[in-house]
Amino acid sequence: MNSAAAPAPGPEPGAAAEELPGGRARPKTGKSEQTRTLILDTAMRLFQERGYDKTTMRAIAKEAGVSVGNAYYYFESKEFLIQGFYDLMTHAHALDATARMEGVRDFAGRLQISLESWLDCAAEYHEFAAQFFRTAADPDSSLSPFSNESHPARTTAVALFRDVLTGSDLAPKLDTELAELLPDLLWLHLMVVVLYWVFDRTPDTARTREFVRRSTPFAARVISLSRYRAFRPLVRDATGLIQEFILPTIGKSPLPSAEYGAGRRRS
Amino acid sequence: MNSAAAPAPGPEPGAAAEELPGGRARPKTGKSEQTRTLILDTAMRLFQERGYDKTTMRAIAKEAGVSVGNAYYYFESKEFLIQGFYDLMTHAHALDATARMEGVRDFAGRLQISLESWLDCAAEYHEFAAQFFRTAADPDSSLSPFSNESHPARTTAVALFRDVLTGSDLAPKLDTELAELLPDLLWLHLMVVVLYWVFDRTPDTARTREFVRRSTPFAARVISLSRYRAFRPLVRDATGLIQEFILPTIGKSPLPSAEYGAGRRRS
DNA sequence: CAGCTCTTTTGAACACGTTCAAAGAACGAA
DNA sequence: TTCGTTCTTTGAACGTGTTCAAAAGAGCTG
Repeated sequence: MNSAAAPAPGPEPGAAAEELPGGRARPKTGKSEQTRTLILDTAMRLFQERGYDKTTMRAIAKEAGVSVGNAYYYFESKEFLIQGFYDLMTHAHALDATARMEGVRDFAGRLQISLESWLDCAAEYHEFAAQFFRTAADPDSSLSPFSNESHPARTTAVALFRDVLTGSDLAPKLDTELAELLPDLLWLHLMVVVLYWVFDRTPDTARTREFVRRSTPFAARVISLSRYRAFRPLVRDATGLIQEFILPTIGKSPLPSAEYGAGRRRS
Repeated sequence: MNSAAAPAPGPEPGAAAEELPGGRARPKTGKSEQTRTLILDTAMRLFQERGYDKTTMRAIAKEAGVSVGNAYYYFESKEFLIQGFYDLMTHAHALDATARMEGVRDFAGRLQISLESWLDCAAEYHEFAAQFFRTAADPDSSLSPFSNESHPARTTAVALFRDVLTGSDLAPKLDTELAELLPDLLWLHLMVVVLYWVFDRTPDTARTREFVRRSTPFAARVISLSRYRAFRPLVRDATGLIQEFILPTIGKSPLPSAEYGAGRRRS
């Protein structure tokens, strides 16, 4: 949280290491990256097996066959071990959803598939994710889904929802302004579903699945109706609100403000 | 989080002590309640002065002139010290907002006043609340705003928003179903504002205030328009979604489900 | 090989939230 | 008073996430 600008021992060793979009990162030493991966994989496995809180850093280190200090050499804190998981799942989700949407052109259908895909990808981590969520809710944490720093994961997710839209029969009917907004809004829809999911204690998160089945046609309807005359002024107001207050907050267009500048806080 | 069913030393000493709706709790010993209050007040003061994380239980105990163990005798954990704060602020907000709405009959105006009142009441706790928020996001925590256990605070808040509505010129124009839903929805509106506020780093949370100024007329407009023919089917769908999926989640009408029963998890 | 620099690894030590057996206080009954 | 019971208080001790000075490698130049 604090001490973000701590004097890193090595020159930013692993955590921020480029995982080039191409796929393979340059191996540099190879050994280093190997240790980092070993620690991360071990941590993920233990998180899944025992839950986040019950997995101690000592246990991770022991299981991975390294020292505690070494884990901290590669990961700034226990929280940072989650970031890897987050990125991983976002990628898996994007791939899975894209594959499952293949051939479906109905917008509501595509949206529903992509959300259900997320639920399936995340299913095995439900217990663990609930605890992770608490961490993500910290505004000071770089894990926050709204944090502007890092998180290419959000970009990946938004790109998926752009595909949900552009691959649908609804896309050509919308005006460009709304079409520009929608991917981010659909991502917000996912965030709401995630919130619902985190609190959902029904077996197999059945209730969240029901919620998805019901809310996607509704969303599709709202978007579809927004084209009609009667709704224009309302839509105009809504888009204004979103563009000015929501998107800047989630790291879109850093907002032309001069007045709300730089509010650097904390020492 | 775990060990919720720990063998309490005393018979549920302070944390869950009846604060009878009447007002004054029965003093029993008097001394006990006094110690409890002392610890709570000290904690609140230190939280406000140094922030939640930087205030240690040892510091609270020392400052209050008791032992660490004693603090744990009255409060199950550090988190539980916050509950008192939460309840307190909710009450203060309800009183302040009600007073400030006096004489105003315009719905958007009343809504705006009540939200701005919250921002004012919470202002001095902004830093502290951000950290508190992380805790509240834990579904397993009783501090979660959605938790069904305890939290008369939510009831108080919803009652305030019911007053926002019924005291306005809009109230008589709405059908009863919608009027029944609205207090909870307006409370959700507050939750969104709180979310925005927690992440807001502008000086004096100016951006959140702007957000409130813009979003309240919009909300009023949406509600107002919902009466017209063209919007009926949409409104019907929306209310259905809300009644079935949102309200039950926030502790309203425990949901007639048999199928999603009881999902007791964790040991 | 020696010497140097940079990266990687170690594990003891620190501060924290929390627990618990034991001690003390309060108070009524005998 | 003296005992017995219950409520209250204590502080050492445990397990945790995290830090840090120091050691060990790794790769280089001479």
